[in-house]
Amino acid sequence: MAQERQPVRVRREQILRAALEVASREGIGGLTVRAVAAQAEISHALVLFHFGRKHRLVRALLDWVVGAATVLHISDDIARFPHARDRLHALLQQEMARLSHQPHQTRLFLEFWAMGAREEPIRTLISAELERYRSAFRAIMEELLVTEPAVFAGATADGLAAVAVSWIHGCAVQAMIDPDHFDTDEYLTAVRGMIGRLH
Amino acid sequence: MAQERQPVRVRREQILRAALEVASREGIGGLTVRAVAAQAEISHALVLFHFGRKHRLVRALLDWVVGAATVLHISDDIARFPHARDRLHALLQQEMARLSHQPHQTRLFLEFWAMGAREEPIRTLISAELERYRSAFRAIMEELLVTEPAVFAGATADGLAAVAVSWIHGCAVQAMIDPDHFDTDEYLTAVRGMIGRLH
DNA sequence: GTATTTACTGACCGATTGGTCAATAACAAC
DNA sequence: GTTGTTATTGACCAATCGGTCAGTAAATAC
Repeated sequence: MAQERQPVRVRREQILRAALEVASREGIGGLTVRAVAAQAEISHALVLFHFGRKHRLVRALLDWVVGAATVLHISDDIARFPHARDRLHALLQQEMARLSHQPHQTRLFLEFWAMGAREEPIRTLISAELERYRSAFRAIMEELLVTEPAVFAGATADGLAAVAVSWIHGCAVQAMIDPDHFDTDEYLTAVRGMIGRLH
Repeated sequence: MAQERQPVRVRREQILRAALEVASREGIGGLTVRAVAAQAEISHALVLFHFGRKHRLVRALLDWVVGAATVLHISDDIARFPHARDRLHALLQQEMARLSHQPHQTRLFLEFWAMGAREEPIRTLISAELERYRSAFRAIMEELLVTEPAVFAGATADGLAAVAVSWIHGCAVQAMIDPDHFDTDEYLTAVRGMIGRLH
């Protein structure tokens, strides 16, 4: 082997990239220190030198994935729509398309989600990410409730934002598990029908 | 030890119960042949005697959980509602309440779901269960589309059924991950607002 | 009664795991 | 050039894993 010496930041990032690749391929259950080391073509002792314990590597990977890849980004194109309903439509379409085309990412996030049910620190992180995701929709929903109060009788912006998350997440996981039977367009149309007709 | 000799069916069921307990407590990742054996207070060789390989034990557990516990049951009380919309309301409320109060079951199913993304036979089973779940809603949605065609413009029964699954699943997993911030009632109200007001 | 099948165990195996550590080579400081 | 500091490795460890197997006692067949 005899790998070249690298500065800490470079090496850490290389290891994280390798970890992401392994986790995407084998699942978090198959994420072993040695597998990551092999993927990065370094000794497994070096992985532990940089991350101390496996637990911290997993945690660092989650931070990395959540912070860099899972972000919900509201583009200028979407933000420019004057009507909240149109923004909602566009955002839903964008997110469904994005997640449907990133099944690996979706799988990984789902696994972290399930893991979060049992491990406190991970749960906190997933929970925060979910809240961030919800808040992006909450703003739109608040506006919708003001401009068209008659449409969603009795609903709150919080409740509607949580439902929006369910729409997107539900679409992604159903498309992930049986891509043949699941029709994304049909799904999106149904959601649109619920929000109300476009004018 | 010296456990009493038991007929095959009794022993198999006892092992499955133990496996369910272990999986609920430690997750599928923590489901080891030895842990199941310890839970059932038998030797770990006996577990392998009855199930051959660990893989088959996990599969048998999934079959058992899906077949016995995860069922969506439409009670007579719900079936008696004359209007499809009322049946939908009641069914959504029932399922959300049920899953919210069975976080362990929900966790386990979520883990199997994530596992299904990588293992073909498990994916097939989860996919089938999902389809069964959807079909229960599809019937109601078809009726809804006939009786009130103006409400969900352009939507199909398939699409609407998939959305209904998202509602319930999304509620369960969001409630599971942060039970403090998540308000089930608010969520249900938002969903109801989307379906349309009760009369 | 004897023979055979069957449920069950303890001991064992090889593989893999996360983690430690002494040795070492590359680098920076002086 | 010498003296640390630091990134890197291979060898090693104890623990745990899934799985096998010979042996055993209980139930069944004859």
